[in-house]
Amino acid sequence: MPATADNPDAMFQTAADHAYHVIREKILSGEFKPGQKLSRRGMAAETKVSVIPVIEALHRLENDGLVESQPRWGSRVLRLDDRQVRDFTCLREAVECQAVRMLAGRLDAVQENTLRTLAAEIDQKYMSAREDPKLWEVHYQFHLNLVVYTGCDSLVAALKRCHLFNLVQKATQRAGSKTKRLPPDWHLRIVDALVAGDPRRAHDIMEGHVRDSLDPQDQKAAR
Amino acid sequence: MPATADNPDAMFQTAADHAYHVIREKILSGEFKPGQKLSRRGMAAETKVSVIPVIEALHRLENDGLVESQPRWGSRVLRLDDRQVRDFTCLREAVECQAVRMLAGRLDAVQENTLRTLAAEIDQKYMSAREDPKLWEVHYQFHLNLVVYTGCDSLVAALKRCHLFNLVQKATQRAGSKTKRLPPDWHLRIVDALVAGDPRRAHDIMEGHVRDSLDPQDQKAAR
DNA sequence: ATTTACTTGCAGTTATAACAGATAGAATCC
DNA sequence: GGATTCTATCTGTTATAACTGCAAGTAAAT
Repeated sequence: MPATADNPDAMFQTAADHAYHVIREKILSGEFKPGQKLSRRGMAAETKVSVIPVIEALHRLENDGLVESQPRWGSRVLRLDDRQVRDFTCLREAVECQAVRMLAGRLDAVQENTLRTLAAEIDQKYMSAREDPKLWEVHYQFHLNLVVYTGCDSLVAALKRCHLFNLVQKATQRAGSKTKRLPPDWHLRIVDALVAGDPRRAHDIMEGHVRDSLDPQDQKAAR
Repeated sequence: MPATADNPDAMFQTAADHAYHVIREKILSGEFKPGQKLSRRGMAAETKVSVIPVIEALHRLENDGLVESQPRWGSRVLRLDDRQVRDFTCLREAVECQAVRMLAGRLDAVQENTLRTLAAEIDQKYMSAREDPKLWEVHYQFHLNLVVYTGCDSLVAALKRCHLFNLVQKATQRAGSKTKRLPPDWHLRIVDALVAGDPRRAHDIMEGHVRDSLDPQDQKAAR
């Protein structure tokens, strides 16, 4: 199904792209709930394409970490349990701590400036009373940039997986349970530690940061 | 193509499994060289299955990290360049350092015993004059167990990707260029540090270990 | 000789249809 | 009534064949 005038959603190149984006959007919007079975024919009907592009789309989603499959059984939306929360927290800690160790004392001027601007915006938004929907977007931008600056694609890919998991979590679970108080320089201190240049100190600060950013009920699950 | 008597290789359940294992083996054996184009019809002819299971197989290989694809272009065997070496070294350092930080002071008796046995075997094999082909197998077992003991599947998956990359490297590049001298307790000291229980010290030892295990020419590439 | 247009073949993409395994419900037998 | 078996249907799996875009090679025209 190439792009046609009567199907504006199909502006993507291939039918597989179309199915991929449709299914992904329905997962991230919460319409497809975690653990739900995604049958190939069902998805084909849902996305108005044939089975084969659906298979391709499901594979890409599995590669993204949004769906999990078993041979001879099918695919389902990624399940969210305590084990997964702990799992992705470990991975995020591994990736981000590695990133700050690599970057300590190596940021160039523009990188430092970018991070500092983002950190200031996050900390300010976080301290303000009302919820800013852009907060988590900027927050992700900050952490993503941090890892991108390492130049290590594997680390970036791993962090993106963690982020997708968080998106699924936010899409399905309780909204706005965050009453935890965090220091006003929650993110700026990370930038300061990076500029200071001591990898161990930067590591310690980031490690604490990642563990602090867990919701209290998840913190217990993470041990 | 289900399993048939005249095709013992097809003992796997599905045709996609068959194609997956055949292509994977040819990559790991060096028959398909890094960067080589893998056309779908070509692979179909090579594995005696149709195009669709080949697509499935290529996707799984891409998920493993052995193959990289571009839309509307096709798939190729993972390329090996200095950037990739540096990339996977970073990832491995991130994963293994995280693992020892998590495990420091938390190993149970059987885990400690298993690791200590493997470490002793590695160090002894490494010090012996002649090359033991099982050395790298045991070496991988040691590091894999270490990460498995964290109970974090994401870390395990990441380490497996690094290992696959190493296998491709070994399959294609120079063999036996390792004349570097390493301390005789190269691995036992890791176990000792884990048992001692200080996460920072375990981290430092593992960090040095990962960086030491690079070939000298790659060490320059890793900066 | 160079450039341009056409042809041809290859590779990715996808629809259709048929095959196979699993599951649930009904029917049958003890 | 309970257990077993049989069947209907759903779903994963795959072969075939056709469509599309791209690139290289060739022939013709300037």
